[in-house]
Amino acid sequence: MADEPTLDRIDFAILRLLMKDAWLSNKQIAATVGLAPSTCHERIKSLRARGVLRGAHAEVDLKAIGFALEAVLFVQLGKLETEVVDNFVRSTATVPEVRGVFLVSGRADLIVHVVVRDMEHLKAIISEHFNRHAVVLRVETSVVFNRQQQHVMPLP
Amino acid sequence: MADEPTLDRIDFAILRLLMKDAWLSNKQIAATVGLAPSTCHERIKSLRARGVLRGAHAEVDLKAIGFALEAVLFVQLGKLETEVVDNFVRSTATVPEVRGVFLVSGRADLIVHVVVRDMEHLKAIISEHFNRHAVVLRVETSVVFNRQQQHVMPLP
DNA sequence: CATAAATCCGAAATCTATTCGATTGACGGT
DNA sequence: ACCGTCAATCGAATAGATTTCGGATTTATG
Repeated sequence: MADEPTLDRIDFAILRLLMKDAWLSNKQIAATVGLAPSTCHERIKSLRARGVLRGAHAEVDLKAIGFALEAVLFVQLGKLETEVVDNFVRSTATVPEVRGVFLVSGRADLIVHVVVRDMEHLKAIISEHFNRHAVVLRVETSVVFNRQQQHVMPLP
Repeated sequence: MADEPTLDRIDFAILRLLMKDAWLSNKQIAATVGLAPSTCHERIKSLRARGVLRGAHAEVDLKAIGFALEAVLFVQLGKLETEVVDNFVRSTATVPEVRGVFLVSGRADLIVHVVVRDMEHLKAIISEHFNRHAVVLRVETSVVFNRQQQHVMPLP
């Protein structure tokens, strides 16, 4: 099921460029990696078909659309039955204010990154979503002072 | 400094579409939101100029490029002098394997999401980057079993 | 209600994506 | 060493998109 696509130096170069800026034109990418536009286009199509390139997403200034507060929630779950946990994770991921859900080992079972308008909004989400499900034993909240996200390929 | 751009219903629709798929053509977006391509183009240009639209990034299957393990690091820092902390946060964000850095309130001071090849690689990063700086008091590591990220607008 | 400003449209011009046949080069089998 | 096969590459042609801009329409303002 998990293919092992063979990626060469040029594929990596293409992926690196698109991770930095998904709005680069095929022509620009081709010029940078040293291929003809048609060949580069075939490469990108192939990367998409093989599932290596999964899509692209615009980065939006959340403050500009009224979401000024971010928080990280550490959720401790009860009885860890796969069925129940998976359902709750899926349900959590569909909450619009949730940016990411991490199922992890360690002190917390779930780490949830949320973006909200204000403290009231945060309180509402915690009490209306998390404290409503029986699987949730406890929620610890951390306010995010500062965040930096990397959109580069993890290769030195 | 922080502008308060006035965004109408159509601007939100455009942003919502581009957050889901940054590869949508201007023509497609225009048709969906009910504008002429030229008008829609002007809107998008304006959103970019005002800093609401910050860019776009391709989503790459990290396993396909050899990064099979993800972890979340909870970093506790010592003496919280702005200067020293900021430098360390910046330095952490430039580590290629780091996907995101959150400066937070609560038990941990820093939450760091990393992607690595394997356990050895993880150990190397922790000992070579985190345990090398004097500001770091302690690092707690959580392995990520499962992750889901939302690329939708946080509006119901 | 009149004026100004912003928004919108449609057509033209420019540039790009996309397809396709032909060429090259690598590889394995004989 | 020879030949056949396959995959990758290119360049040119077509189809399609982006981008610009003058003028029309709508919206805000006094």
